[in-house]
Amino acid sequence: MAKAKLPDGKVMEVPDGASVKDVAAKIGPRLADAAVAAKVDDRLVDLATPLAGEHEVRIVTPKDPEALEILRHTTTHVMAQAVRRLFGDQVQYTIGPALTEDFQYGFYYDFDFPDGVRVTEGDLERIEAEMQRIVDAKLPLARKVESTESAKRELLDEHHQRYKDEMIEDLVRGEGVKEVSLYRQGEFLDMCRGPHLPDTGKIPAFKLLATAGAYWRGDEHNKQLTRIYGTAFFSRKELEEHLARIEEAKRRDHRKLGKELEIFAFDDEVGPGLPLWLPAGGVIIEELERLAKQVEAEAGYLRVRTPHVTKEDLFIRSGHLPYYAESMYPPMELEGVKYYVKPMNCPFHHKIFSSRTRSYRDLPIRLAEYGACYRYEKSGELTGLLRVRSMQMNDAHIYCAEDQFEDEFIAVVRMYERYFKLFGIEKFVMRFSTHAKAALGKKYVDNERLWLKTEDMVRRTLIGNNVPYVEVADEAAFYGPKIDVQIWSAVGREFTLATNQVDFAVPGRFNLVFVNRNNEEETPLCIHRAPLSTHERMIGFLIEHYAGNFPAWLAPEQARLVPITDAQNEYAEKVRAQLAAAGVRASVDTSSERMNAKIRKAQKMKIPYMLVVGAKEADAGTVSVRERAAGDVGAMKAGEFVAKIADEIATRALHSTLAPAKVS
RNA sequence: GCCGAUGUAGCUCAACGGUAGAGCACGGCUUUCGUAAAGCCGGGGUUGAGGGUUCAAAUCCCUCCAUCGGCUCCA
Repeated sequence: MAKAKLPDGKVMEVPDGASVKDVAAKIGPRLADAAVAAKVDDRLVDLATPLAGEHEVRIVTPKDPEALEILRHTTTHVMAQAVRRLFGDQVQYTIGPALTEDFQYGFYYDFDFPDGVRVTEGDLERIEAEMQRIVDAKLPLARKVESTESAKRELLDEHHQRYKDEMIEDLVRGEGVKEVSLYRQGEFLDMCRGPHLPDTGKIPAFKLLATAGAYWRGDEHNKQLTRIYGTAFFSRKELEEHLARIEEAKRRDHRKLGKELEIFAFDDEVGPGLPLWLPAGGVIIEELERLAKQVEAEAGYLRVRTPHVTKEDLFIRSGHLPYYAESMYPPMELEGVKYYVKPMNCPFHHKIFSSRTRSYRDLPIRLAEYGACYRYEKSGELTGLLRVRSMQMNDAHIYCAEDQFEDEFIAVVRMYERYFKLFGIEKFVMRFSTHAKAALGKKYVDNERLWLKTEDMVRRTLIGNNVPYVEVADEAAFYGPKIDVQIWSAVGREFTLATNQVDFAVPGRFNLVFVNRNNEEETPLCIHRAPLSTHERMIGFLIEHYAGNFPAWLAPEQARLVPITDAQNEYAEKVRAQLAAAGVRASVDTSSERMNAKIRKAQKMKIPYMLVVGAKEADAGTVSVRERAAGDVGAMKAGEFVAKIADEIATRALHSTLAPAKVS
């Protein structure tokens, strides 16, 4: 007899060789029906897995967090089977993982189609239809374990799968694997770790979403495959909610809203990735800069300004040219000297540091600049404001001694948190990027001892201060480890905005020194930080995050006066002047439209407050306040409104203080 | 840069081998009106650019440019 120890502590006896599905059935038929897979001693397995001896057994149902990945993984197999049925057995399938973190996609499979066969979005519908037939057929998925040799033979003989051959070879070479598992459903066979759903009929709701090119193994030197993206859920309702979320994100797309709200524009004759900031965008930029300057002044930063172009020599010294040249605009030559447009501000700030001798008493020195930089991003990488070629960074460099590092670093993290609170960003994670040994001297400066030391310092600081973080290898900057801050917008889409880098290499290249207590020269550390990212990416994010409904302090126009007839134009103008005197951005709509049309126009521009003034208001010296989300909130003395909105702006309130909070 | 899709008036779209059209926006006139669109008239397009096929091209083909979805890369 085998023993299954259940999560409630009970021990169930089943005959040797009975499957975990039998255990589920013995607990109850409803559970057996809902079961997706099982966890045996903390290992995820198929329901058909036989039991022997004593094990902890937990049945995985759609409610469990592991279930979704299994569902989606099985759906990729169904998709590959459908694709093979429709496009012939010469179709090569490569890898097809489930995605559970992505905003949009739930899985993909990369295919290599025979020459001349082209699969596009137009084909998705018939692939879905074939998938549905496979689901309806309720084909059982059967697992078998085979030696790598016979698995290779089977996949090649029956299915002509050359990529699988390469993958198995790699497993043998890399991990010394001797056996692999294969899954079969109907005529379809694939190599896969599993586990999978017991049969294809257990896929309640799925949809294919997009096709795309993707390099084999993610390497741009390899062949480009055709990727098909889709998603799957345990209920039709969840799928529909997911699709609605995607639609909502589209409605909030910063490119669409940025055009409608006249925040920025691109022009073919100016060039790709080079945004023009329209007056409304100019206002948002001004407000962000005002915020940053205020916060940085409080935190002891000093503002500096540096040129946009510089001689080649500076970037040779900084090390940008060997490591970063392909992201830089090519040089221009003047009087025999090469000049580059700057992709980063740091070398200039280093020069400011070294413009005089520095004592340990001067440290830390924090140099800040909203520096305009230019990077030559590859054409296919440009997207609206989120990826541009000209950008203005909320940049600063903190020069400090090693024993000041932790305090300085944490002060920067606290600054992030302060901003996140202000913008209503609720979820964030620090993504800590470290070097990879193999790429020392290529992607990274070649000094392993300093890499390890610095990384350790950062890690200890993050842990010691309870900062949530994840660690990723091989994504550091060339001069030191990097912390990117991932945040999530109100619709749940992930953005990487702010960045923070610890530079142990370049200060040395610039011979930056300070005189320490013992009258010795010492090289400072440099922390690069950009909590508000670039104007471009930050504003792109904020547009989506707020769906264009900026809080009053950021709104390009904060109040719109709506006279009911021409007779009130003069009174409206008086109120506008009062608002302007209090620093409020407001205008009067003197067009010959009716009030309804004026309101509609102001609503569409997402102006926080509309002030309707008719004969009644003009006589009483009041304004009828309409808040963009709450609607009519009643009349008040003009002076009272001015005071209230001025306060809302001064405190940078996230929500209207004049109307009940509403869900956007 | 690579794979795929798309490109018609300022914006959103129609015309799908036979003289380029609508709504909004814009200009003029009329209307003076109580919380999301008053009415009439008018101006506006070498159909992304260049080449080709055809009696005839927005429409079919080629090259380039730009945009979108991804890959690679990244603030």
